[in-house]
Amino acid sequence: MTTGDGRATLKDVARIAGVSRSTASRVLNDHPSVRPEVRERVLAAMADVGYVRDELARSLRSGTSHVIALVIPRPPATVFGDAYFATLVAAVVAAGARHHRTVAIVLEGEPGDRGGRGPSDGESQFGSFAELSRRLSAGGLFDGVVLAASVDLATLPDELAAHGLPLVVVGDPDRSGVCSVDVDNEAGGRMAAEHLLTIGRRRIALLGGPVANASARSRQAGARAALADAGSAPAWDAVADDFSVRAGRVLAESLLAEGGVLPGDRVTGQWAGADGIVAGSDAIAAGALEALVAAGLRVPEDVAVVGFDDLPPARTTSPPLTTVRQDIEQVAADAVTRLVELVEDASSEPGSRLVSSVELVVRGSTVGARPAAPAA
Amino acid sequence: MTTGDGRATLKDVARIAGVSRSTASRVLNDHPSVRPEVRERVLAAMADVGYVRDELARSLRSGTSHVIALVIPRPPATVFGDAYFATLVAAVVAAGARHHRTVAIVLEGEPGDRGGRGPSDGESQFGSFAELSRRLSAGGLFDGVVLAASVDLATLPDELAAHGLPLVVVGDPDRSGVCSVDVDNEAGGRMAAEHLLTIGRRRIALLGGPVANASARSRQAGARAALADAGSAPAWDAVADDFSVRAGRVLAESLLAEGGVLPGDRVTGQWAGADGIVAGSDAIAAGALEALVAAGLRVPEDVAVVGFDDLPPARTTSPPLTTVRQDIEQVAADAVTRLVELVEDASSEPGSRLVSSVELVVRGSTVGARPAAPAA
DNA sequence: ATCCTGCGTGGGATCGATCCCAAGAGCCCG
DNA sequence: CGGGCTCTTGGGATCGATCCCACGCAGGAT
Repeated sequence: MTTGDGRATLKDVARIAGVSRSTASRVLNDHPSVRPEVRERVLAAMADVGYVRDELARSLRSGTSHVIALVIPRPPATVFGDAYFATLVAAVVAAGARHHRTVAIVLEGEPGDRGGRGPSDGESQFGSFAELSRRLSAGGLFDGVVLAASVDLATLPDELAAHGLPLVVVGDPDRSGVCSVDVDNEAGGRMAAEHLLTIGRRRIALLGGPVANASARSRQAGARAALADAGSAPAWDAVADDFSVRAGRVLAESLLAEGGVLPGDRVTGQWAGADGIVAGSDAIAAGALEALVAAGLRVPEDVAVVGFDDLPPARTTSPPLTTVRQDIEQVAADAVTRLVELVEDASSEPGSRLVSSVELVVRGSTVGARPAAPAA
Repeated sequence: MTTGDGRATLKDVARIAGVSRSTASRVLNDHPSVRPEVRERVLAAMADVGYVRDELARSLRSGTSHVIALVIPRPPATVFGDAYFATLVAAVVAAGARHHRTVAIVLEGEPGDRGGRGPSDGESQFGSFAELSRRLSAGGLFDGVVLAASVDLATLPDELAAHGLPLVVVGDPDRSGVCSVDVDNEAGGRMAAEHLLTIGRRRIALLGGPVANASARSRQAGARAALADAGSAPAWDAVADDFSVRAGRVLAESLLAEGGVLPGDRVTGQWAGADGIVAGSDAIAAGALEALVAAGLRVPEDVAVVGFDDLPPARTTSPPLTTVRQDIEQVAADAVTRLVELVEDASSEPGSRLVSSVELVVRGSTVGARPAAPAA
């Protein structure tokens, strides 16, 4: 148990057990052709010196590091503001652990990221996708990459693919030749709109997520399609700058400002702008809620609001949000499982798309009388 | 720029540039003793083949991987519920990037991930920690560890230290022999209590964070000390099960239930229980706010509330929270900087403690008339 | 002129494990 | 009784970079 000085190597184990390094290695890797008696001896020696394999050496020789990178191309300071990414990170790390993979996080967004701290360190060009993909693929450290689509991924997936690095994209399914995993955003958008139709809303506004985000586009397309199927069309159709609460509030304020010119008359005291809102995310919905309340409108009586994600913020709004629930942990698990398949089985088809389903969660922002005062 | 088939190695570069691998390596590592002319030739060859150093091979030989582990010993599912940890993760990753370090996340709370949802007993967690520390230290993959103290770290720091792995603990400064980085929680607790005293509150309740958390204990100790210095004592003194909103609400409900027996009479319509609350975190404060509002009390008129952290949730409560701001990004930067020092300079003293200061941020939960209706 | 110093460079050894090949033991079967 | 086979085992080569040592050459001092 007392290690001499450095860590024990396989050579030490072999010497103590009286076998060769090859045999010790075979025991370590559960190779079948080792006599049980010898195996026991080697295992005892390993336990004796507290041997743990040097992962670096194994990786170098075998070409697989068991480390995967979770890449979120955003400025670090904006990642934790978003419950979606926080959840995704935790879920990918957990899924990686289940597959005995270490997950390294790479947050790299705009070129300006590293500026402003200390002296400039040479000519390295962070921030460029080309440089990033080179670093990710060439270092040899990463077996593969889970890439979270935040905004526009531009050529990043293609560059990574060109480097031959196994890749699974989360949230941007419209790319050919790369594996992707996502929820069925379009179906979710449909559900949201159909729910509003079902509860009798007819003047439905779409407050979509940023147009640079593929998921946001799909959600909005689904909502439009549902309205079209019902022979209707959005009463208002716009997109936010990002998925934030603030962006949602700003967008809803625009809606309210322009809502006065929609059929109906604000000055009569009878609100007759939009009576339903499909938001591109829970955060956008929360922002819309703020704007509606500030304008003196009642939710859901005057306007019913549907969000998307069902992340914790959805439950803390007042009223709590009806929303389209996506199972981020499932998505993360799928992504890691798929990536491990790609890494371990080179013949695995590299263009697959996994889509998991979403479900509508109905809460107070669309149905139910709102109590005038909190219950005792 | 066209790579033959595999990646180009340093040997290839050397051959193309007409030098030895040693010289090519020297150029790669900015060793001064290379003639400028030769250096140029090698750099040209590198650019030509698109050479990127194999980090695994470098790590194996040089003994340093430039990968650090951020260990948060919690079940993954609970990490993203906590804005503190989400922020910490992003900040550590960003700080690591500035030091050219890759950050791997290790979330491990309960032994084995086997889905046992219930709270695990100390003994199994103990065993899990031993295994965890072995994996962290022995693999050779990690140069060092940043360990975030969530609850009881038990022997984990000591085990890691025993393995000789450089370690910086965030948020548990009371350990000898290990480096730690934290904010001055005690001073923060003092500030919170003193602020309440300053605005005239005299019946102050302490709703502390979980007793297993060192930071929570320090905050509460600071608040008690401030009251003692003023010749006073807490009107109520309790701790929550965790840092969550729910725990804060539950605890505040207990306070309200017991508050009736404090000097003062609830039935007269005049609230005379606690008139100030020092909460162990913003989340606890937010929960308390919910309970107070539900009980029909006004904040800050009846009860003033101070939180701790100044994370985003603090600004979205109603009224917004007065709170003790801690600079998590600074803490993360300090932790990574210190860890890099430990890794690079073995003579660096291993027991240092860095404490950064906190500041009181005054918002509506302690001062200011609360507008009856939102301003235009 | 010779020795010493210092710079620039090349080659071998090394980090620790895995992969490949071959050799010895034991067995079956002709 | 020997050939061919499988089962185990050992040693060498290898992954790709870095570290250590030694060598050739120039310049200054004695």
